[in-house]
Amino acid sequence: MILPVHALVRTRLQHALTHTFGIPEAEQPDIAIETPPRRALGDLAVPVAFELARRLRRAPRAIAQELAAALGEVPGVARIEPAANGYVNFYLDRRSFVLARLRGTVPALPLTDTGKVIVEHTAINPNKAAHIGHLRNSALGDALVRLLRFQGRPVEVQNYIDDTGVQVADVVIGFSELEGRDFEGVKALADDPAVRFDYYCWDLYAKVTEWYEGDKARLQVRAQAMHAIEEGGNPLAEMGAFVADRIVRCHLRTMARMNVDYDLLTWEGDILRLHFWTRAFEELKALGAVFLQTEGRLAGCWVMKIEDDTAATDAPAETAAADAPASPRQELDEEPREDQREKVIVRSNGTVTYVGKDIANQFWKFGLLGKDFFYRVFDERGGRPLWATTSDAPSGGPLAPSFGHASAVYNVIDSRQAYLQELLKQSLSTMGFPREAERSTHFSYEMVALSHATARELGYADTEGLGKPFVEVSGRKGRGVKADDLLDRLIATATGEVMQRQPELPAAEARVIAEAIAVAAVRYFLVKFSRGKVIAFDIQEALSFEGDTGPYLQYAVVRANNIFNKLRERDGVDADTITAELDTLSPDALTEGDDADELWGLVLEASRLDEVVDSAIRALEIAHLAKFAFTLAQSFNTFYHRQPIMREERADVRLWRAAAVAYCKRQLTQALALMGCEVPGRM
RNA sequence: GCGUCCGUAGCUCAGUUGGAUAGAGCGUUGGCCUCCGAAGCCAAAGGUCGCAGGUUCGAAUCCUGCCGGGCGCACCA
Repeated sequence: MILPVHALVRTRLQHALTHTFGIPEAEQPDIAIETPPRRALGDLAVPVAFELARRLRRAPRAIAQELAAALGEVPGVARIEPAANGYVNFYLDRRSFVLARLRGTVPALPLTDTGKVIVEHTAINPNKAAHIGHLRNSALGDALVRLLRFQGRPVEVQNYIDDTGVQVADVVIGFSELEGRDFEGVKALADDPAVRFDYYCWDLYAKVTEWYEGDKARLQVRAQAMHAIEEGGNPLAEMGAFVADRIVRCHLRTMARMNVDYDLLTWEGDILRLHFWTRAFEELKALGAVFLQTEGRLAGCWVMKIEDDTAATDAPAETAAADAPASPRQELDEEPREDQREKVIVRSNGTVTYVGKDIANQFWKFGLLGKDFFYRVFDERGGRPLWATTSDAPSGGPLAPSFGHASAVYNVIDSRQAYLQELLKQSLSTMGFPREAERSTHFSYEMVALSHATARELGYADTEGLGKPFVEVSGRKGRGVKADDLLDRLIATATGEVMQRQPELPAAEARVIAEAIAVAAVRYFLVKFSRGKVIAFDIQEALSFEGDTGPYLQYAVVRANNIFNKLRERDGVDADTITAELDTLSPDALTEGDDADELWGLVLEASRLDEVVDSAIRALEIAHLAKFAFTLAQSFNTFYHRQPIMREERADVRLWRAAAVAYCKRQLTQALALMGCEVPGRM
């Protein structure tokens, strides 16, 4: 945990800037605290002298020197040195730093915001099996949840279930029109243990798509089905509800394999039945944000005007080159834009689009709707209830906790829906809630596609996209890698690897270990790329357990744990007894020589977990955490090879090394846990 | 066309809200298992950071314009 040290150093610097340099705090630049590129340059580096150079009209070097002198003694800092180029470098007191971290006596920084955060992720249409694209959403969303909780923030995880959309309707049509099944027929199929219901629907959904293409008039059937489902109280609606329920249960099982969990399932049908939309609609109408279009192609629809606030009306004149000629663009573009865009909220047939329902839902999340759901227990895992919304008042049963009323909301959805998410924010601010609009965050990420090699392997290569850099996943066309198939393959591969290394292990145990390895492999793979990058999913690459992979990280921790197993066996000591002994030892092994520098470097690096979590949340980049964990595992492996513990005869050196490893493995285990990965006992 | 994201080593990607000598994985080549587990470690080769201007003490990073590509711009979600 390094942030408390940052906070102290920053405070002292601000103090010095105020009192020695006479700069009031409000006018001070932000003080960045960096990690120097080489250990010899110190443990923390501050480039603030560069910022001040122009303002003070002095060389950065001179400022750095005066600043370093003005700081005086700082608790926990051994020395402060102004570098020749203008950096101020801090060297920490290694011994006290290590001891405090091992003993957990570092006081946590106070939370600046304690309000509840709602994170909505997964939100898979409940009409088919989950695929690799959905997995990216869940891996990112679940990691965000874990990071926020790590910081001590209360988090509510919601999974939105779109049970009244076209996709469920399509599968219902597949069952009723293409297969001639009634409710009982579908139920019999779903209850058949030989049938994987979500896989069955995957194929059926693709067939329905083809069926529509065969005759566009069949789209009429879809419109009718959607209407029936939204209305309720008819056989199609019953079938739809059944399909959604069963598929959601499949998704929950798949996600449970991935260590992904939720607090609440929000069912779209409840938003309709409880008239959430009606309430939101009334307000939007009253404010004129939504109006009935009477002419043009959207006649008969209730529409919302789309604010084009991204238009380049405010020219960045200040930043443009001073000698650049004045742009005549302003004058030329004076014509009124006739392409003013409008988004349909209520269709001419009276049904509500996704946007409308989502607006109501977003208002509810912030506690702004003045209505609430009823709640029911949908399922149990480990004795804890998983709650779902419902439209009927419950009769008895456990009392539901308070849902909603968030102070901040993160919606984890891929970047293709950026435009819809922008509408959500827009409607919040039009309705007079700019603060909530501000705290409505679209956690956007790019889609997962298939590499050409993988598409070919799955038999999709000849379909399309040969000229493109990747092959797009399409649930509608039944093209993609199913999440459970991927996990099964990873487990099979991992089982082979485990049995090869641990031949005496019972198959059941090998299987449990293989599952942990498989989960780490997928989850790490899905978060290690920054979110703005399209992942061209390659199955061979994902199946690898070497190099920059989840299993590599697990392996590092397993090795570290092995050292402690052996120390316990041979010397009868564990991390706690070692920690207790450190007081009496000379700190030379920590301070003198290259080995000491390396050992210290490992501890310092491991301590940066809180800093990395902070950065990951601010940038919404789980990849920062992944990179940190990988680099730390690399450093550990290097240390492991260069500085043995069991074979080390000098007791003080041995114990300091063991202490460093204890801290490193604790931090690495934590980092893995934040990505939803567990570490097996051996592998 | 408008909006948005991406372009860094053969391939896949990092690059800490402008900072110290551009890094890693895979692949290639060559080493290391009587030595805490080789899912590992060490070393070598590999770069006009898409192009051109600009801002700055300093630019892969910020600005402008191009080039190439992805995605979005439905009475789907």
